Amino acid sequence: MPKVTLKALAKHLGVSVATVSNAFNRPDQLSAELRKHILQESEKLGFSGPNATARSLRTGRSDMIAILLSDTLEYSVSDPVANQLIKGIAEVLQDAGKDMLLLSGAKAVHSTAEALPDGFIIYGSPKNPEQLERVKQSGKPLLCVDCNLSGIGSVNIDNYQYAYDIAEYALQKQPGKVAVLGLRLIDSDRVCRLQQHELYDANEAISRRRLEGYLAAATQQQRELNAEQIWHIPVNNHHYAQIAAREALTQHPRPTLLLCMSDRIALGAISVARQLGLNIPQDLRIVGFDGIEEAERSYPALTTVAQHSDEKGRIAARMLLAGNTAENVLLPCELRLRDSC
Amino acid sequence: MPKVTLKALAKHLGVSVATVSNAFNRPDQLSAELRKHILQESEKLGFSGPNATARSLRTGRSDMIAILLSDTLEYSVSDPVANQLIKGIAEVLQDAGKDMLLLSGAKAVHSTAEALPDGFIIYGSPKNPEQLERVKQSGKPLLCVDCNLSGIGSVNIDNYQYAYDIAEYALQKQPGKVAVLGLRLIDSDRVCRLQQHELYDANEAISRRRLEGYLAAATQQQRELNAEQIWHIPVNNHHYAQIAAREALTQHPRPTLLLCMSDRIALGAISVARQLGLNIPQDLRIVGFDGIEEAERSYPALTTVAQHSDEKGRIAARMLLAGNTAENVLLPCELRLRDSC
DNA sequence: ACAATTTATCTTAACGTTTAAGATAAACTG
DNA sequence: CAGTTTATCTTAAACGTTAAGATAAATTGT
Repeated sequence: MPKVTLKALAKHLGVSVATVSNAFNRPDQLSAELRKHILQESEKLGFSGPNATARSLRTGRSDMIAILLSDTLEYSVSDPVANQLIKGIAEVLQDAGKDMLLLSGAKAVHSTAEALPDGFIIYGSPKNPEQLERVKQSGKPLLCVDCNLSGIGSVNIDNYQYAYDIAEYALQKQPGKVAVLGLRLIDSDRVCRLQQHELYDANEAISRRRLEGYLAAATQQQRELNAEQIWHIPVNNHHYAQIAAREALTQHPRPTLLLCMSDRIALGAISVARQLGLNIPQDLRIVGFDGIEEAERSYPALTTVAQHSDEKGRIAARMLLAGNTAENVLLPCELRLRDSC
Repeated sequence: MPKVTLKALAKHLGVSVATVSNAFNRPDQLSAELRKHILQESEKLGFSGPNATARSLRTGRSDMIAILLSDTLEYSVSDPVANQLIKGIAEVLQDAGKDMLLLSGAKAVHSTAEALPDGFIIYGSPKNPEQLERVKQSGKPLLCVDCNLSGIGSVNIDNYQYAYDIAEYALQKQPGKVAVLGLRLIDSDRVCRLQQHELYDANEAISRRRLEGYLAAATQQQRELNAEQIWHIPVNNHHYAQIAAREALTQHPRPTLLLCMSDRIALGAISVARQLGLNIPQDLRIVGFDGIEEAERSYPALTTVAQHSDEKGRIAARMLLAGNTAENVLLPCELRLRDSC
């Protein structure tokens, strides 16, 4: 069977293509009865509306906004923080009648998917420079979330400040040895301790800033915190978190405070602590970062910094849609003081 | 500045558009030196390759394959089973030079995103009939995963059989009262027990089949399993799982065996059991379904049915790409007998 | 009743590509 | 050296829309 198009429909109905097009897009341009007739007949022929590709070519719009994730789709998206962000963005976009497109930042396909969107929200530190370049070149509105790229507006939190704050609080509560379970501090895919010279190597601005916050708080409180007590965790999941936590907690003397760069890491550490028969917070205090839902109902409930990722997403999406892509917004967080510290 | 297009480039270089197009797509159609020149100049002008929308309109292809998720993006994608599937699909598509598009099945936008892909993998029971209809109408290759739609090829597992098998195993191991923590058995967004007449109501074929498997095994073993011992859990997450588990495990007499329709539910149940001071497997045996990674390292390790979602994804993607969209494939699973039962 | 306005529909020209078919010149072939 | 092949490039017609301007019919004001 021949494909049903506007043109085919128009011929079949004996009207012009423009009229059929208007029936779909500009009801005021034709009489109500003709419009109804066209729509009915279109339904009958199984016409599923004007071809989106052609429309997009003609209008230059696609009504899609892309989120450029820093990793693969499956990884980025299984992270609870990313998930919250996506949710926030999705809410706003949906209200605005826009569609959301998730783009993997890991593979180098120069695809339709990349060319189509009307705007981009770049999430996290881009790992693919060519892709970033293409996106910049596109001339479409861009916005960074949880990253900073010169000349591009952004929505961020003050990672340094809140890392400092929670570390300060934790250090005051808990004397003894301190260890940091850090996320993506160096370029290795294995859990390991840092070398002294790697202290400020982190490519991920977020991780670097959080570490700097911890270090500043330790210095301010005159507490020791050397590179050898700072673990690098390559992936933000339970598995790697547990490996690192086990290493850290089986030292002699054992640390009494774990500063964790994410809630997932902290939750992994909690389960290791339990396996080792340690009591939290008596033997060991743990703090996280992010404020994911799971941290509320963990046992013990996790003391952490709540960054409101959904709100971050909503704000970013609204800014992008409003064309406000120059501003650099810094969102407040809150310390959530619970039982783990 | 004027937009850089093939045409503009051609004029600037003094060659025809066809030649520029060929420089990008068919190297054999022009001399190597001219091609090199064109590519260099194109780079210089910041031309990021032929416009994807126009190409797609002309060729009718987009080199994108969509996964039509049954829920919202953020929800579907945070589920570990869905994640595994996506990963498997992504692997195959990437090797084939195709792009992957994640489509929310929850909202009713009739979008570019929906019109563009060259094919669809429908994951889970579609909740949006109009959307499904549009996709079917498109005439593009379709494939179901974890669902069955008449006339559409599919990749599934035998939910009934494996639910039966694991229930049979568990029932033999454990005497006493049995409860089922079921997923999406009825149309309610709250945790509740089933009514007798709701036993076979589940819209989700997967859940219905698993429940039938449990019931058959119970009958076969002459064990009691009434609707009042079957819980409906609306969302596959820790939170709701815990609510249901708490209800089930605070009954008198207390169930000694929990048949859980997903690993996530089972893990939630394990943590409730721990909170209640119950020993697993002495006081209580628990089995799950799915075989997610987390189930290996839980304490105690979870006895479950491993369905290999990544493999399912790979197979589905290969079938779709090969045009094999009529077959109905049933993949084998494995019982993973661990400590929780 | 007639010009002026409004309403309903149509015509035409893009949008930026790809590709089949044709043109031209250079290089072989016997 | 005419005839044929090959290499290289051009022409022109799509692909399915939309937006602006054109046209004809209907309505209005005076």
